[in-house]
Amino acid sequence: MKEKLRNYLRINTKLNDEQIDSIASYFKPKTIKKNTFLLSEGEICKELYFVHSGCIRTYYLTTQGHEKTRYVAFEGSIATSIASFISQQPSLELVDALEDSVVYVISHKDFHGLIAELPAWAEFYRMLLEMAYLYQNKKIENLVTLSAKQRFDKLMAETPIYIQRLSNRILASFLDITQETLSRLKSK
Amino acid sequence: MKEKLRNYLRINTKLNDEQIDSIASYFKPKTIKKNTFLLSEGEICKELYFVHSGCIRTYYLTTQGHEKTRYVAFEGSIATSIASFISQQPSLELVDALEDSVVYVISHKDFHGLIAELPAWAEFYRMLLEMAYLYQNKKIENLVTLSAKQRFDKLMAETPIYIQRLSNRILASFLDITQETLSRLKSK
DNA sequence: CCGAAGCATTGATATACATCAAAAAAACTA
DNA sequence: TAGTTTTTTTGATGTATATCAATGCTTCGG
Repeated sequence: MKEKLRNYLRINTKLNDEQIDSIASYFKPKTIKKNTFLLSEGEICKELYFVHSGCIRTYYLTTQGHEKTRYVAFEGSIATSIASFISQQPSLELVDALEDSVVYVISHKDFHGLIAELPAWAEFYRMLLEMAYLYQNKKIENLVTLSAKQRFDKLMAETPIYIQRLSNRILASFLDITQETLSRLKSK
Repeated sequence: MKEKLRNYLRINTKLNDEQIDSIASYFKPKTIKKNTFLLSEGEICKELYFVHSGCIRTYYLTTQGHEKTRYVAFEGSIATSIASFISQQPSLELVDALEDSVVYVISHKDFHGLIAELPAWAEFYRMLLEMAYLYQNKKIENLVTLSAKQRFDKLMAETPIYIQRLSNRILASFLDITQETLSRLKSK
């Protein structure tokens, strides 16, 4: 059952098999139904998730109540409100499930305990931060240098899974446009 | 002369005085004139800077040739194209001096050598990545949830130094609006 | 399998902000 | 210090995208 998680760790860390088994034991399975929350606005993020199946997203709410999706994690990747997980301050990001999902949860406490204990885990965290930074950087780059149409086309070319698997409503909020605009964009 | 750098390390790391001296010796002084480049588009970023005096910025160029400022580092802070420094891929970001400046330079090679050698330096790098992530995250948050006026007002309230010290042209590109819009915003 | 709720599409209109243009002010520089 | 370049301001106009509204289409719980 935890084979997918173990495999992820095997590929993305320098941990040996014994260490991987030990770390995997800190991750506890959790089932979440579609449209339910892993983190609400204002909560402090105390957990990090490995998505075993389904789909978890992280998003903001504008003052007008519009959703702005920052990140979507499909099976085999990591999800959380990284900002709040880092700062341990109340989160402006919400985390919810877009499909019925199974995740493996590690607590903030265990996560940081492992950093102090295992250099290879500290190195993994560093790599995670680097990847997260690169992702955010690209997101800003796209927002400030491309038009709505260009952002859509680029997503289509580079990671079509988002377009295939997300509803128009979510996809639009991910591209920072409205449903209506996306609908018009698609029919061109 | 390197006292400002040493002090920065004293405050932001867990290094002892001896380690700080040793690390400071890897940083070499460099003088850059206003409007000259530390990194051009397409170059791989091989250096990280501590700004001793003056002002260094990081920005993108859109396909139409417009500048979009991502970050401005005043004296006492760190500057570089973090993305390219991490990935060692050609940079889409340019780095230049907005004022005559003095920086202390550490090479990518030395920087990573120190990570392997000194756990406290690895920890500092982790902290740097965390801060950089939080900064980028807030930038996205502001871009997608606030209007031009709201972004300006927020900057004014939180970090007025940008408004005091940057020209309207740079400030506008930092807020992701045009000079003209900024000028109108200010007179309200 | 039905009905309600959410989702997608299309059209008409509104708006925040960009673009273009020109003059005034400020900042370099020879 | 004059002269050139760069920056700022102001006005007129343009445009990408949002908003509002109506209709048809899915989906899913009962």
